[in-house]
Amino acid sequence: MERSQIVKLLQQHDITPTRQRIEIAGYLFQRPQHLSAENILEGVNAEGNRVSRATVYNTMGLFTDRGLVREVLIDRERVFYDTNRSNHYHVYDVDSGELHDVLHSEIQIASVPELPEGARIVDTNVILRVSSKA
Amino acid sequence: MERSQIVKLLQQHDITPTRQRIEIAGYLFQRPQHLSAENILEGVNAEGNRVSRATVYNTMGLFTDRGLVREVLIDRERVFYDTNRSNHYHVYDVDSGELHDVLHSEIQIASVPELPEGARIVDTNVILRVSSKA
DNA sequence: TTGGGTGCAAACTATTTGCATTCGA
DNA sequence: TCGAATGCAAATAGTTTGCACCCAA
Repeated sequence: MERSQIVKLLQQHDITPTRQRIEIAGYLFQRPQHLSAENILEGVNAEGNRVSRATVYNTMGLFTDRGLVREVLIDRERVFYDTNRSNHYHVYDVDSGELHDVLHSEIQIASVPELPEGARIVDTNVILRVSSKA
Repeated sequence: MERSQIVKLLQQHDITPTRQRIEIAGYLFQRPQHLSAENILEGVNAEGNRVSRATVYNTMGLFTDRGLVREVLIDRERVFYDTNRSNHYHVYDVDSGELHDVLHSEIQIASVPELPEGARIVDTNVILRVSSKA
């Protein structure tokens, strides 16, 4: 994604496009991926940029609030950020720790429970944990 | 659940029934609930027992491995242990932080993606995040 | 008796925070 | 210019670990 597109994307989400945010978004949206804060810090700075750890956390919190990325809580030790912005679910390989996307259309949730008056579903999270071991 | 039943339950899961494990299990399985390690530590000791924090963590790790409880990763700051041993899903109220069970039968997963050769589903995790705010 | 279990305190690590500095508009 | 954003270091908090002591079998 080129710089002007990134700036536009940030602005569409009411995010002031600072140098750091543009660099982080540029790194994130190269492709759909699942990244930890540390991954992002390393990845962005490996490209020759200079972004601090605190800014990575601030920015990812902001991006999450604004719906640019989704937090995936799979591993108790760190949060992963999912840069795949389309509707999808996850398959988590418990042996390798790998996390893969599953197209929304591949899992059919046929019925959903009744929710309290006025409540609405913000997010539907499906994680299949799989293993190849006996 | 009475003590002899708890001992039996632990033994069935290849867990040596020590005093601490019996007390923790007794506290956990009073009813289906979602508890953090801290909740468990406080709850068990409030009943006049004496179990250390390290033992709570050790024990919950063991109970999880042996399938007596399930970890629910919802909140980035702590792990919740789900003592409901029947098949079910979760509804998480993002406003209040409350976590509720949904009967397995209330959500129908109609189809599941193809998995790699030899892989099997260990666990199916569904969390609906709901909100009552506009 | 003895190997597994427990408790304590210290260590660890992801994340958050306070605050002075810098930047975008 | 000026409030928002950033960076650094210190603080926080859940969880893990090392190790001496204890207990279930």
